[in-house]
Amino acid sequence: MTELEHYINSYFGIVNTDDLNTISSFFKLHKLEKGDFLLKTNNRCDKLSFIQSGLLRIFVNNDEKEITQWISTKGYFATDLSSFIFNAPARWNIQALVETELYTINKEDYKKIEDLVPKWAEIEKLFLVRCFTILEDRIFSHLSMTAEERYHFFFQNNRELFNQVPLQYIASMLGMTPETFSRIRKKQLL
Amino acid sequence: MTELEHYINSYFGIVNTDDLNTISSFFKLHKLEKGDFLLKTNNRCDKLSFIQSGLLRIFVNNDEKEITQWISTKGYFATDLSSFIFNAPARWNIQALVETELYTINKEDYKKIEDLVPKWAEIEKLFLVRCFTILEDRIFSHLSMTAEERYHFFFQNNRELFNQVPLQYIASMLGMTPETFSRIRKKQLL
DNA sequence: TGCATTTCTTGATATATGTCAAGAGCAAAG
DNA sequence: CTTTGCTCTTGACATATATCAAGAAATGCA
Repeated sequence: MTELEHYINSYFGIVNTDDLNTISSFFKLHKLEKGDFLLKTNNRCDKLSFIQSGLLRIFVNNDEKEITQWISTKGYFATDLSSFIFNAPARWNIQALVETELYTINKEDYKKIEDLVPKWAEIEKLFLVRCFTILEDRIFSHLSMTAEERYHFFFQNNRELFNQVPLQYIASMLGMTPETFSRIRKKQLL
Repeated sequence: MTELEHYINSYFGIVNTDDLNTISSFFKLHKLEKGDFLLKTNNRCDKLSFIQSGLLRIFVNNDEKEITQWISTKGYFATDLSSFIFNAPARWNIQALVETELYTINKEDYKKIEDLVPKWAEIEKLFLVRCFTILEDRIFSHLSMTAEERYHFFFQNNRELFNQVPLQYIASMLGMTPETFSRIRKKQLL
């Protein structure tokens, strides 16, 4: 079973084996080398990928500065949703931080799933609502927590990441400078 | 045509009149007085409402402090999505800031729409993706903008709100204290 | 109309976080 | 190995924002 099947199965345990096969048969495995881009800003994003292994960074250039919006790990989907669904210009860059294996489906095939798997709309909805909730939590963390608290909270839940990616990216996605990040980090060690 | 029909029609102009009628027939109009709660934390949220007129504040109590997560105006949906979809305990309080008219549908009826309106799944998806994108932008604003910039940006797009609700709530949803909000406001007037 | 309550503003001050600049530590590439 | 870039850390300092406390203004209510 691929990570993809495993993911769908465990999160949305409402899919029978046939449907699972149908869905996953549309996803093609391919590989990104470290540094490769899955997507660049202003292009159209016509595919949706699922991370089998590796790490992707979602970021954007904002007057001279790079803002990291998110780092996606194994088990996450990666796409520019508004571009994928609405055909809008992509808002994000997506780049591999390490060699990364992806299961990818193009938009055309994606549309076919709806017809072949009646439950797909439901799965899709649950998936979107889950994503929505995660974003709500993230906003809440910015309304209610200090940089230090955000660091702490993220560290608790994503320890592994801290020795896999440049820390400046984590700093950025938590909304602080690398220097602040470094100082908070030092404090935690004492 | 109700605000609801107008909304569905203009945003997702893919619905024919019959479907529009079917959908909106499930929504019942009712009224909240100022101060009334549509939802309280930890309850189950088994309905989804659409604001015909008025204002709702989505907030939560966070050690002694209230954090306003969002203020919903005419044309917005209001619900606790994760509670509505996953039957989880509600994460948010939703309270009317002024007398508010709502079109509300309960979960049972909501499920019926899927069967009656084949395009519903698609509408729902587009709606969720739109919401998702708005939240992405909000997160981005916290990663890339100062309090003053967030104020400015929000003011540009929501002028009307500023003389309709206590400013402290807007301050909170923008992630700053009422004092900071007040000082920024003063600066803008000069 | 006037009292009570809530909301907003302001000043003084504290704290958190950002900026800039330099150097240290590491890791990839010759 | 050495060199060359990155990345991370650190210090000094600047700035943004929070906190606390008081009073002013606005609002709702009797």
